[in-house]
Amino acid sequence: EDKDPSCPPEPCPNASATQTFDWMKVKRNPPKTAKVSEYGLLGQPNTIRTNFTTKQLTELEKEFHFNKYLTRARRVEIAATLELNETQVKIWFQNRRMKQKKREKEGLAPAAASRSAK
Amino acid sequence: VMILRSRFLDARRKRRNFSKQATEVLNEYFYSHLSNPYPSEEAKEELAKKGGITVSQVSNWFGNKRIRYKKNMGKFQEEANIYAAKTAVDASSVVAQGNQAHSPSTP
DNA sequence: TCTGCCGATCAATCATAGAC
DNA sequence: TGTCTATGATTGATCGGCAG
Repeated sequence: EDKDPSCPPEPCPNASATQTFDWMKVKRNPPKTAKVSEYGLLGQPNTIRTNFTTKQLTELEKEFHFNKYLTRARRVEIAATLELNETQVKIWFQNRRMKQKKREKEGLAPAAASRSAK
Repeated sequence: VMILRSRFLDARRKRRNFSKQATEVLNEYFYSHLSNPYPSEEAKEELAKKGGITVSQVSNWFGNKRIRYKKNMGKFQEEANIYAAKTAVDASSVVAQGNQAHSPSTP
């Protein structure tokens, strides 16, 4: 897995070109979307990005237009209906709200840009 | 197969490469701040203006650049040297300095 | 102390532009 | 004309900080 083209063992003593800063070493923990139920063991949990189906996305989108924020009860309902974790539903709404905000911002920026004379 | 990944062939379709000018500005910042290539919101706006792109595009560019750079540092060495020579200002030792604004352009 | 949200970012992937 | 690489955008999920 590890591929260190530069200097594998020790820190590069002679940084001829560029050094390796901390941000280059940042590693994210794998998703814990584990769904204990299936794949008993061996089956690596969901160490990968979940791909929501079109149906799930359609339902989530519908719910979002109805309510930007979910109540605990509603979240449980949706999660059960769409066969997703409560966390996944929670995160989806969170990301969706950010997306909404970003779009509104982008949509107004152009108009404001042309408005500011220089 | 399938999975109807076609996703309505949503956005990200007709992609436009950035202008030489934009890429130049972005790379200059990236390599002159290689120790911490995380521009502040203000810096992003500045870069966006200079490159003629949006702030979101600046964010996307840095996100992609950082990931791809660390994924294969060797592949960017040459590019790094080019921009390193092109700029002098570096902050390999500086720590979060509230650099006084250059008072960009007059609003 | 614990949970949800925000803002920023990561990391994998999509789809296209460009090189060959 | 088809294949491989470079690159901008999208997005499920993580990280740190803040509020209740």
